[in-house]
Amino acid sequence: MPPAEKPAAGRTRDAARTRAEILDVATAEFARAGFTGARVDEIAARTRTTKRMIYYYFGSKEQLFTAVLERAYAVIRGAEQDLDVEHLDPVAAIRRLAELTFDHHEAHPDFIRLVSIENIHEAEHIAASEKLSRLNWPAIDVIARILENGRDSGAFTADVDAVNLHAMISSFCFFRVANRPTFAALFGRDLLAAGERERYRAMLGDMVIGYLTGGASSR
Amino acid sequence: MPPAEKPAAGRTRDAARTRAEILDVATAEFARAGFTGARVDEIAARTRTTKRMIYYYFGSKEQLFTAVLERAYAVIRGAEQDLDVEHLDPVAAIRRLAELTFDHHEAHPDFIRLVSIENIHEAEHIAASEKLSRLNWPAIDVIARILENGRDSGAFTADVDAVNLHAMISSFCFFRVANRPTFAALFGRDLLAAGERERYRAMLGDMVIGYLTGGASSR
DNA sequence: TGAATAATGTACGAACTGGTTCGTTATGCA
DNA sequence: TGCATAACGAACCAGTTCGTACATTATTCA
Repeated sequence: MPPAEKPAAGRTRDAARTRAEILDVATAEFARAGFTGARVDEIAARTRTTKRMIYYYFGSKEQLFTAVLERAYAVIRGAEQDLDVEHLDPVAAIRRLAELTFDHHEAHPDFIRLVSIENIHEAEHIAASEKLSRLNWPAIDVIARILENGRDSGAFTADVDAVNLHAMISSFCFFRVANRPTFAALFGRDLLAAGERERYRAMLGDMVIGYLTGGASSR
Repeated sequence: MPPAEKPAAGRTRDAARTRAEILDVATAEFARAGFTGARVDEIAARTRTTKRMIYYYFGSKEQLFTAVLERAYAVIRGAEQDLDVEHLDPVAAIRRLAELTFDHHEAHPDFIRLVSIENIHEAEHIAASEKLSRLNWPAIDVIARILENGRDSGAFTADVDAVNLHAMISSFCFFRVANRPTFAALFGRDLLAAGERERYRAMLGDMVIGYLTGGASSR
């Protein structure tokens, strides 16, 4: 997506460009059909290069999928990075953060599909990637600090840690995108309908704030 | 699982038994490897019958998967059926219903995987099944009645309908099972750890009740 | 300029996979 | 008892799929 990586090395013989193009196409193909369903020949065909290059750069279908995952995660980590919500009051900060997650999931359905696929495969590619098995904590750290502020000020009463709150927020956002097809087929409701977007967004925020501030009665 | 379907017709030549056995093995295989990843030969091998029988009874891999889905949904619908929570007060009833969903998802990880897989395939098998595209509303109806009671009594303040509340409850339960591998790989936390089970169960209940009863501030 | 090497394309093959053909055996019923 | 038919099995096939061997062209740097 950036205009040009290098000073445009000729036009043919551009390694970085070929590599990136393969990754783009592979992302779409894996998201479309799953790991086993994806066809290497199909990826090659939609590239302006050949299957040979895929193996030249990535070695195997498996490693290609891992590279796709790595890049996809890198993108979202970038987005999570530049949210400065710590100047807001805790309640507003958490709501803002939830909305950011909401927006991001909605904007990147392919990423959600890749994660679903990776879960089917027991996260073995993530486990095999050094890049991915570390660096995922910045988002968690932000939550942790907001949570601490909120507890100090007395606004938050619930007993959660940052990782579990992250799970709660993600679950709603993830479900909405990942389970859209079956939910629509079973209940006739499109969770991604444009007209209902604000409703779900508010629902998420109310849910999280309700949980954090609620007196959680009757148990 | 029932002792015998028919008066045990001989031992060989038992159509119902063969059919059921194929479905059992197919469920496990599809859940393990996804639709495309599942191997018909592998299913046949783990059965005491042959691949020929799979095509004899089900016609195609696709129809077999549909049959697997149909049976899996039938099982959970059965469980949802016999919950009588309408005599409880609305708050307790919703919490009970959420816990039931929680328990059920946890107890049937294969079902969750099948649904994930079906979502990757855009729910095309559900759409193609007459059985599945109807009958899924009993659970929704129960929620709707509880919701009405709660709103009448003033206990519930949130403006949701039954389908969306169902989505909220499901999202948390579903995520916990479906995303366990990636979540563990990225954050080192096992969402299904036995020791934390009660924590998550309470978290879900508090979340839903907090949402329904909370004054949802700051927006 | 002239290698050394990075990048690329073509054609191919071995293994696998969903699905079928052909034939056999048990079973219920007249 | 005998026959129609449901239930079953072994071998096979055509198409596909990941991956590679071999050949070629551009680029870089001494």
